[in-house]
This record gives sequence, structure tokens and C-alpha cells, in this order.
Amino acid sequence: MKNFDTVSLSFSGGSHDHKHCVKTALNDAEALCSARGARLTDARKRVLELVWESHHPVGAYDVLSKLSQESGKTAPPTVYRALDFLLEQGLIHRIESLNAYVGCSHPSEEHSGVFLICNNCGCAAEVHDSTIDQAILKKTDSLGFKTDQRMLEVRGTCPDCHSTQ
Amino acid sequence: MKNFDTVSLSFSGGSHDHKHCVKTALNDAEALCSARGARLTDARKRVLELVWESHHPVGAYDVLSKLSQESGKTAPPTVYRALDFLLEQGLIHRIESLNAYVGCSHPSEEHSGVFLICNNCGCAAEVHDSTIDQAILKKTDSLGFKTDQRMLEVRGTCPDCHSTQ
DNA sequence: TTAAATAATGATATGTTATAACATTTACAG
DNA sequence: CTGTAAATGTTATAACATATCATTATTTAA
Ligand SMILES: [Zn+2]
Ligand SMILES: [Zn+2]
Ligand SMILES: [Zn+2]
Ligand SMILES: [Zn+2]
Repeated sequence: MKNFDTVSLSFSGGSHDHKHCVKTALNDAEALCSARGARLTDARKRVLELVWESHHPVGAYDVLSKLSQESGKTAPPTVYRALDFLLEQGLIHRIESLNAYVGCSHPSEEHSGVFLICNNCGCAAEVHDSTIDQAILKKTDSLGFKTDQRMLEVRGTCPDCHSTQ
Repeated sequence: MKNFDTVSLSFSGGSHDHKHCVKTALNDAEALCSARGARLTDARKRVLELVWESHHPVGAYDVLSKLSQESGKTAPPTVYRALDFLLEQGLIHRIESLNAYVGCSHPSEEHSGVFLICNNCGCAAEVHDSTIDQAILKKTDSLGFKTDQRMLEVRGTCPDCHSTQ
């Protein structure tokens, strides 16, 4: 696995070219699914776009209401199926402490991110740190615990909100 | 803050004197609340007991149905209020990935645990590791992120389930 | 190229988790 | 006592998620 000791978003939530994020994400998703023989259907692609509308985690029912607006009555399973597909493909992550979803900006690599979530502005940044990964691995190994997955979510105040308070 | 590089439960979920766990937890809770001037009422104490019934995370509605059985019709807010109180006092932890709650065995110290949750038997062990804490702190500091709380949950197979499979 | 199998979607209902809002009771300080 | 704050009771509803079965689209393979 590559070294991802980087921050996907520098917290400058408002001041970057977000259309670029979305475009890249969709292109990557197309390529990945194509390579894997997974079908990124229109419905799934549209849900991915909606999750990527910002760097704020998006709830399933937020997605649902947008879909309903643009395509007429839509039922929860439609959204959850799409989200499940996107999760399986690693194209989005679920933020457990918010029951919400965010796009992943490097879906081609299997990884466990660290999510920094601002309690003030609501943005979420996915970061990676091999020191953290190793520390956790060392601990679980020492206890004989076999890890399947892990979630690490940090709630607090992002640098933007902290400086412009 | 003390060094808690220990495991609260050695995963021997079935083979220990759990009544002792519960008794200790309730005694500690009484003492703590008393010292803080917080009121551990009968209702709150009973909910704490129910959460402590095992080392498996317990859902709010599990608690609710037990309360209803023993005390007649009970409504969700009763349980959630008690759980909120217990969370505030650090007497229980919430497992975000399960929407469930577990007792904390060292509530007198402010701490962020690591929860190891077995996908097979459902038990949850709270462990602490200063190396992990420091690695996370270093990362968030370097990004200028001010942490309020953090949640670290690891899902996998506990040593007991792994050995006796 | 059509038939069977598989995958995806539609539609309805329901299950599960959590909170809002307001009334009532209880604890306890003055 | 009595006024105030804290806790609890009660009803309703919001928010999140899945089960089930019918239908349609896509792929596979005879
Ligand atoms: Zn990612
Ligand atoms: Zn912020
Ligand atoms: Zn125990
Ligand atoms: Zn186990």
C-alpha cells in the first residue's frame, strides 16, 4: 500500500475549485469501475455526484430528497443501494458518528483514513498517517485481535474556523 | 492523565466473574457522582446496570425493553436521558459503529479509549495506548486541527473467537 | 438470436434509532 | 413551607435503515 501521509483537503473548504474535485472523482470512479467490471450506472453515478457536492458529509436522506426533486418520487432503498455499491467500491466513506457519507479522493487504493470533522463548519477532511496505522496495528497485534476494518473519527475545530472565529 | 496502556477486558468474556465487574462499576459510579455533586438517581443507576449486563455493547432500545418489562411502559426519552447523563459523566461509552453503549471501567479519568469489537461474539474491549494517542495528536496538531473528541473503533475477531474457531 | 440467468431498479411496507415539545413530579436551598 | 431547578413522564414525530417482492435491464451461453 502506498504512503498516503497527506490531507485530501486542506480545510480550505470554501476557497478551492470544487468542480475539479468532483470531475476528478467521477473520472476516477468511471475508470476504476470499468477496470473492475463493476457497473457504475447512471443512478450510482448521480448519487456519487451528490455525495461529492461538497466536502461536508451528506446524509442518505439528503441525497434522497435531491433525487426526488430531480427525478420524481424516489424511495430509500434506491439511495441505500447506490451508497452500498459506492462503499463497496471504496468510492465513498461512511462517517459513523454522523450517519453520513463523503467522497473518497483516492479510491484506487485500499486504505483506512482518519476523518477530521469540524464541529463548527461541518467539513470533513480525510487524512492518512502511517504512524497512526502502525501504532494501532502494533496494539491490536499484541492483543491477538485480528482487524477487519477500523474507523477513526476526530471531532473538533478545523484550522479555518479556528483562525476566522 | 494516567497511563492506561491496558486492556479493560482480556476478551475472556465468558469466563470471568462479571458480577464483580458490575459491582465495581456501580460502586465507582456512586462515588464519582457523589464527589461531583451529580445525581445518580435510581433510573440512571438501573440503566447503568443494564448497560453493564455484559461486555457486549447494548442498544438503547434493548435497555428500553428491559425497563418496560420490569417497570411497565417506558418511553424512549427516559432511556436516552439516562444514557446522556451516563455519557456526560464518563460512566459509559457510545460505540458509534453499532449505535450502542458499553460501560467504562475507569470513569474517574478523562480518556479516549480504543474499542476492539469482535464481529463474531460481539464483545467489546476498551483499550488504551499512549502511542496511538500521541500519533493522532501529532497529526492533528500538525494540521492545526483542535480536537474535542475522537472515536477509534476496530472491528475484527477477538483472540477467544480466533482460537476456539 | 433467443432463452435463461443474473444484476439492477421500482415500490410498498416496516423496522430501528433518536429527539422535540410540553406537562408533571421531585429534590433541595433559602 | 415555598420558590426554583432538576428530573421524569407522556405523546408525537423525526431521522436513519432494511425486508420483501415485483419488474426491468444486462449479460451469458446454448
Ligand atoms: Zn479515501
Ligand atoms: Zn470548520
Ligand atoms: Zn466483566
Ligand atoms: Zn469474539
